[in-house]
Amino acid sequence: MAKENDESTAPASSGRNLRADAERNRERVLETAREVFAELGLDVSTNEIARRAGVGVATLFRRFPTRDDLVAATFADKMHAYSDAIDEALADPDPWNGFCTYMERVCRMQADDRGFADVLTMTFPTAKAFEEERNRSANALGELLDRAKAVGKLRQDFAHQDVPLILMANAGVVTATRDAAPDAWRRILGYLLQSFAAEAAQPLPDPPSKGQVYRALMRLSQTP
Amino acid sequence: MAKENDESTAPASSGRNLRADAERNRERVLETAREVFAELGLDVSTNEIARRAGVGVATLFRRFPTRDDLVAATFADKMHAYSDAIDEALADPDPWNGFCTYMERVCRMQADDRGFADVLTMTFPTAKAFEEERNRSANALGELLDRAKAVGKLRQDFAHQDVPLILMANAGVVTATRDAAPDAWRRILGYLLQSFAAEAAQPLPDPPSKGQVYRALMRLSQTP
DNA sequence: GGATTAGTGGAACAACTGCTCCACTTGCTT
DNA sequence: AAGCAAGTGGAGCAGTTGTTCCACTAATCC
Repeated sequence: MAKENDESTAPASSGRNLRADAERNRERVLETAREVFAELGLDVSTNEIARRAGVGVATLFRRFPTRDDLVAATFADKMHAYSDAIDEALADPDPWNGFCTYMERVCRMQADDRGFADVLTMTFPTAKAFEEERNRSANALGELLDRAKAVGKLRQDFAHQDVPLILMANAGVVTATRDAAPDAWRRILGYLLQSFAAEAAQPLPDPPSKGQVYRALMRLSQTP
Repeated sequence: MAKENDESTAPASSGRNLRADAERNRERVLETAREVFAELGLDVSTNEIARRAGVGVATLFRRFPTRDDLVAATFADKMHAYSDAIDEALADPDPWNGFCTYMERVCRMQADDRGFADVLTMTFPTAKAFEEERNRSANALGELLDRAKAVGKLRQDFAHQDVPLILMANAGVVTATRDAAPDAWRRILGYLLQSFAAEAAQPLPDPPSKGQVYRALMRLSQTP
């Protein structure tokens, strides 16, 4: 059997074979970060994470030269799960059902992980690290929406760009209510989904352009 | 004519007659805070505000002993405008139209003032200062909703508690898109309003309880 | 016009952040 | 068993933040 640190098949991450204890520490930091970010959100200090992981700050920073690197590494898995969700939705024979399930699933991911909600729609330019991932699922999403429209369930004027908007709305609800009313997001999502049904369709304001949404996601043009 | 600093009719604020220059400075700080918070959001430093107002930090802190006091004083006016909005909505002969106009107006207030969006639904316990105000408008809102339901326009299962939820959703959209797509919130609000129409009504998840929403607004039970 | 006192600016503080330095320890190779 | 690079922890840096201290200034009252 192959050595675990086989260079070409290294488990994502930093790549080059680390010393055993170093790899252990790296993993410890990542796991701690996952827990802490999920519970307390992205604004936990780096020192705090190192402390909780039982390693020195230097160790953390050697492995993740920048705070953003740590964040990116921490959420890489969830980011993949996020992308996979759209593939599964696409596999549903009923595209409308696939769409609804997808939205609910993604919103739940935001609700369940405070840090992930931030990474996905809000805050920092950490976002850049996941750009490619995002593009891939954007295409799949387009496909799903087209199909749902084709079967006459999703309203025709639903725009691709509406999806990130929903996620942003959900993020707002979720960050405000997580502690006191952890299921509140379901209610708002419920309303929204009903308004996406073709039969409910009434005229709407125009959606933002794709470029606008992209810039919003990347938090560009923020006052410097 | 009465002196401007007549004790009993002092213009809200600190009350006791300040020295003329002190009052001038106080006003200068408030005006600066209004501008800066509106443009840059609530996380501008106190020092920065003092600098921009052309006063020393001590002057600012003498007048507003705590950062939260400054925030509360800064948004007192807008908070009143927010309450007035519901009264106007109530005056509309068509309660459904009043409701829609109200929601749009309040959401726009959030969109137009970065700081106000935070004060209203998100962040800090500054909220406490406006508790009473909030209760007053909550009652008026209840009245409006009842009327809109009575004329058969608003769906029966619409809950009082849904309104803050909408504001939170709007806050999420608005904080993410303000710079890149400043009108995006209209789109989401458009969807939501359509789903509130009685004819669109489909079963929904339960709303959070009033207590839950209250706690969410006050940001209680946050992990200490 | 002069005393009194409210009011002032800005240096400094303590607590925090992301991050770096460096004297030491420890896993791996031979 | 020994040597050495890879790896370590934690003090400390430079940058924030909200807030306080205090020697000075000037509006108000007589």
